[in-house]
Amino acid sequence: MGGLSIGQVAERTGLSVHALRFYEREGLLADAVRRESNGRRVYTEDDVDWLNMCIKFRSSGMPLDTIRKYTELVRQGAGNEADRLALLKSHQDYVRAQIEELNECLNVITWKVDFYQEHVDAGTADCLWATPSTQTASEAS
Amino acid sequence: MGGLSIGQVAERTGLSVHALRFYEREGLLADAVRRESNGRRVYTEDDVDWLNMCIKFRSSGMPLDTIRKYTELVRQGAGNEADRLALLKSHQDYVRAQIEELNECLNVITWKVDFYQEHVDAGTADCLWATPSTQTASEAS
DNA sequence: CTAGGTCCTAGAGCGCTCTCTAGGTCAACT
DNA sequence: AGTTGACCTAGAGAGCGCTCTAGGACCTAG
Repeated sequence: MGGLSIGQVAERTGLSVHALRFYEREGLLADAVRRESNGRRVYTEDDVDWLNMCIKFRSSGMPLDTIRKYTELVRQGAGNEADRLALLKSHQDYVRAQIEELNECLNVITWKVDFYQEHVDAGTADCLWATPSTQTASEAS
Repeated sequence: MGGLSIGQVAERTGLSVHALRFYEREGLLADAVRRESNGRRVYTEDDVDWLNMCIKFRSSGMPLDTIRKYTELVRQGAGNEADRLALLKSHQDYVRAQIEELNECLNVITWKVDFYQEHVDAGTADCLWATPSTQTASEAS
């Protein structure tokens, strides 16, 4: 393993090469990416690991800004572990809240799905309700 | 209960008056909002219920476009229940997938939180690791 | 009569996260 | 020599979901 090209990293992480360059510009990479003599980026496996963590952060709704802050803390080196912990904990809370909220939404949606499922199963699939007003009333509830 | 003003609806739903007008323009309301003689909107409790559902849809990641499609189906009246069901089911799947993804993220984050917690608890909070390289290695994993 | 508050429309602007373009370098194949 | 394909930079553009502004109407209390 003698370093990866941007294309290879894109393939492994699922990020586009554009996104990889963008993330770098935005300061989301813990280590400066090395370059070949011709200016091309050379990534290490550590870079890929770091990116995969960024992806987890992102897909759990952490803004790039916060990822950047975390990255800066790590770049500063030892001594700020409490700060990193605080940042991570706060995000942990946020993710938990998101999950809770999604579960509530899921309940509502499931209730509606079941409602429609029953009626679609029962009838032969159309004209189940007589009047538009009945319709709206059951919809809105 | 003789109808609600946009301000009252904003208060109850948590949406801004701007957002309420925006949603209406975007065709997210099942019934056309009535107007007073002077042109001001008059909402019913049903409108509020509908909006609350839209909010559930939105906060579980349904795009406005899809909410609009659903709204159109409901506006068309009885006969397309299977379509509505399909739309709702597909969103249900999406929400479940989101929850699953968030749980995965939460695991990773919790792992990191625990890692830092231990070390912050153990040391007196700084200089826990000797070298920046050790640092980065444990970070990247 | 005036000031304050709520409402109206139409449309511009914003924050975020990419995504894509233009214009170019470089190395390898045919 | 020419073509292909991966890469480079800087910066414009796009999609989404609001949010806000401008300019104005109307109502009520002081």
